[in-house]
Amino acid sequence: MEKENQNAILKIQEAITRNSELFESLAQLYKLFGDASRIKILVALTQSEMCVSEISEFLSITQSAVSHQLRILKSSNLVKTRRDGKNIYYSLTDDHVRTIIDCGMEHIAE
Amino acid sequence: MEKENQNAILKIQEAITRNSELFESLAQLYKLFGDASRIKILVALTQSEMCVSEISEFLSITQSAVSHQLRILKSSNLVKTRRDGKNIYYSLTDDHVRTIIDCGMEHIAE
DNA sequence: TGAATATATGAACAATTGCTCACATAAGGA
DNA sequence: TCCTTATGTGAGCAATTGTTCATATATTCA
Repeated sequence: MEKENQNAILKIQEAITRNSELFESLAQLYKLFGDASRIKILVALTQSEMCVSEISEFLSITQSAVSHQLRILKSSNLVKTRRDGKNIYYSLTDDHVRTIIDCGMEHIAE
Repeated sequence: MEKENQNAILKIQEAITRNSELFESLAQLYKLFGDASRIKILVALTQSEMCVSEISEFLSITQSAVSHQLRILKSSNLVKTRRDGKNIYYSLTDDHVRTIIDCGMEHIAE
């Protein structure tokens, strides 16, 4: 009984070690949601596409900072862009972001 | 039409500003999942309770580092402890962690 | 073409983070 | 009681991060 339990633990450890890279990318994904500015940007984009100036209006950070964050989100494929004249509109690439945010929200709600 | 859209954006911005603290805690929550060591710990605990030495066995970090991470997870109420003799067993406080991890996994799976 | 507006980018910096090392605390067994 | 094993903790440090500032690029309009 005790030995069976030990075996179970060993299997779990092995599975995690074997899939180490998977969990690294999972952590990398969550890191993107782990910043207040970025999460606010993402939440905004769940509601509507927005251009950089619109985003920097309500976050209390500079346009430059917003651009930097958007670049991170874009290179991670969470958002995509569309140019309209001088403006560049950002939107979510798919619905996963919405799902992940909702998921976290449920935890916060307790 | 253009003006209606502007109003919609304004409402979104206001809603986010108004709930700023909520999104700060949401970011704080995701930050916990944004580290490879912590995520591996959490994934392990979705399978079985484990004591510190068992965890530090398969992560390639010291027991001390594991203790530090577990303290963070515990103070954030993601895990709870149970003492059995010299060992302290860690387990998930509830099923939210599992749900959140699954949610991210689905995104990774593409 | 030149000015104005929107966005991107690189350098620099303070703050945060995750780790190790050394040591403290706690429990069990000789 | 003393030794051993398991875990917790604080200091220190290198790496990463999020921001600002200055400047570059791109588009529109006069």
